[in-house]
Amino acid sequence: MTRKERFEGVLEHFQRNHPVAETELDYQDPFQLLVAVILSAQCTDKRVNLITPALFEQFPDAPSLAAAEPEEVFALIRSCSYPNNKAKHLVGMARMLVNDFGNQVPDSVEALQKLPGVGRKTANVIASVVFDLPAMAVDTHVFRVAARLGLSVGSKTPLETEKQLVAHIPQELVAKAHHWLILHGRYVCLARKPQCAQCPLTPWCAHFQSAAQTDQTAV
DNA sequence: ATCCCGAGGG
DNA sequence: CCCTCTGGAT
Repeated sequence: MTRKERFEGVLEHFQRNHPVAETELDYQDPFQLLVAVILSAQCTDKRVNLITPALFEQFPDAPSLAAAEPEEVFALIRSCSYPNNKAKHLVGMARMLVNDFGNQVPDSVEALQKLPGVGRKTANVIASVVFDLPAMAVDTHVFRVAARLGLSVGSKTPLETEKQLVAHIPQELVAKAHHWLILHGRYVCLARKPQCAQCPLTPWCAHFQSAAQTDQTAV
């Protein structure tokens, strides 16, 4: 099976069975999504959604967060990973939004990455979800799932996987494909124990097919 | 023990 | 390239 056929099979399956695919983070505007995505690093969406209501009640927008001290934010995000770093990033991000971007979330990956705490992955998420750009954010799930399925080949970095995926996915499907791969990684293609018995993508999966040749259980 | 929608710095 | 930051869940 060619890589092109893997892409077509996987994308067709998702389009038919999961026409709607969205982030599971709770937010009400671009600023809040930016905050939520920064908090989601090495932390589950569920835990982020648990703490953002209190955070957004106290700091609902960039100006209020810009006026805060990192220590105040730290107390509210304590249960997420890296609270010290994230508290500094969030306040710094809000201050740069207010001071340098006219309190508007920038609309390009390049500008977004200038914000403290915003790397390529977070910038791609905002570009895709908020501005509807064909940006593929490669997080731990996308990186792993793409490699297992055989959608990426020989990629050692998220950036390389991103390039390969964008090169093979129709522009209008890139944003959806991002969420499809995330959700598939979160609930089916688990990092430690992929649930191949429950997986609808095995007809196009490189990992499943190579495993089936050497091991009848094909886990 | 290993993983969760990473980023920044050396 | 590597390392560190760091808490919660399984």
